[in-house]
Amino acid sequence: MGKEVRVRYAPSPTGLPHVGNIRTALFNWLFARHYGGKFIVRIEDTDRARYVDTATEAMLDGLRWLGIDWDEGPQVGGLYASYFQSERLPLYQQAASKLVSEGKAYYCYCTPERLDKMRETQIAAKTPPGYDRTCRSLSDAQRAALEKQSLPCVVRFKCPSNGKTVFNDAIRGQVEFENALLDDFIILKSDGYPTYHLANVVDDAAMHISHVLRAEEWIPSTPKHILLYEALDLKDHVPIFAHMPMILGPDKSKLSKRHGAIAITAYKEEGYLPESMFNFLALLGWAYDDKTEIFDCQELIKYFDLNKVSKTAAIFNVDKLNWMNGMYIRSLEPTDLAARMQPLVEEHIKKLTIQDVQYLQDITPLIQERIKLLNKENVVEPIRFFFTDKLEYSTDNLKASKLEKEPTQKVISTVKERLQTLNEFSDKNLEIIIKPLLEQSSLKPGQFYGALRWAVSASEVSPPIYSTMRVLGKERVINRMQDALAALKTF
RNA sequence: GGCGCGUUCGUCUAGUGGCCUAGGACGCUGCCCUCUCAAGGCGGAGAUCAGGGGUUCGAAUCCCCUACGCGCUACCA
Repeated sequence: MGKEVRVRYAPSPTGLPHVGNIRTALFNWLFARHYGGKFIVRIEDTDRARYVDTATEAMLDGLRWLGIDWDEGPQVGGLYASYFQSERLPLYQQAASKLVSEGKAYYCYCTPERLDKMRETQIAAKTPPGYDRTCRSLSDAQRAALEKQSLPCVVRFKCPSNGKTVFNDAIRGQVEFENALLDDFIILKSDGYPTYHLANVVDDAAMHISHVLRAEEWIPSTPKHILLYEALDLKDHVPIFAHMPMILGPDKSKLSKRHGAIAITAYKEEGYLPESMFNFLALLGWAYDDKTEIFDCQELIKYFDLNKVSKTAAIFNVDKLNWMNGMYIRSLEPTDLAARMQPLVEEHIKKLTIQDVQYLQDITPLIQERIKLLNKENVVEPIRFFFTDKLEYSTDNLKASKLEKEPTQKVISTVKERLQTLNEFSDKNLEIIIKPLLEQSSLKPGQFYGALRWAVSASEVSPPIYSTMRVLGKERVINRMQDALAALKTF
């Protein structure tokens, strides 16, 4: 690689950042970090009609959440500021004027209404839709007359009517387009803002972008961009293009809002770990070998390679993401996990004291391997009983033991009696005390432990019973057994 | 319609001419472990490598055609 690697992520702030966009950002970032280059964020806010005020911040939040940092861009600035296209308008306008004065572009006065109508007729006649180039061949007199009326106008690029534009895609190899098939596309809109094509080329050149890694949907506009570089005498700045596969919805169409939860922020809220999201996204369209699935960030940087990016669009497989998230949760240090759970617990149960925090740390290993997502359902509900003083005992949550009232009573009271004499509640001690009682009881283990589980948690499921009792502690366990016995009498 | 890109288990993928009677992962499923729920361990089903022609001693891998999917075809990006 000759020159410095400089890549950019150039989102348009028109909505929430979805996983496809973020995956593009991720590949760019990985590529930059792999080669020790620069990762730049540039906000392409040239569409004032679709502009969404909060989108930029949401985008940056998404990147930060995943640990993707940028060397130049919003908030950090850089040598080529501004990194908001709306603040670089003069640059694009100059470029457009230059092209017009050199006869490589022209003003077009056609109204949107006429253009729409034209397109309709073209489609009806089954001819390729495209601008009919009316204004390209205006005489000087006609042009002067139009100008005098101060009509709104756009600038269109004069596409060559012959020859081919060829480029070598780093992922797909050589791609060719017939120039004659290209439209005289708009480069400057009537509101003075550039279109993507112009702004992109002007900025990529100005910012010395070396590689353009973007989604596959941009392949058809790449020849336009190359033609623009040439027309602007920026041939030396033409970057290496690499078009990455798209991420599809389950119906195999381009990912969009109608596919539901696709915004990166939604995954954050649903309780996915940024580490697993990062890992998962990296594997969507890229693979290192034939077996490795779990990679940390450093490994990803080390191994990332454009040659291994696939050409095929990928469907976002939530099942696999869920599995991976579980893998990451299980691999967390319990104290780390507890810290990540704490906000959820405080939101749904109560504000935690210092002692509670310690208690939570003790509880965490018991449910760690059962958590799929960091959300209320997965972390709060399963441990709620640890924090509840008065449990709600009912015949409903007693069903699992499949025991009648009498034997349940007997199990709880005998165990309670023995437990009162035990001072140190360790898993081992509890087993030594309780197991013989099971053997004497002639009950099935499921029934026996089910009764105890109910007494201690008022629930049909809980972590293993000895550990649960150990963490609850003697006082709580005895009290709960008393409460359970009292409740039983009323059934 | 035109142009472009793509096509290996349901899904994500490995595979760059012989190691492929196609490997891994998710999901599904059987068994084991087990006090519930998980987690874990060991198995299984699941891809005639889109189809058809070539090239070659030999093709998932190279070439051609066809089909299908997707994308682009906006004063959106």
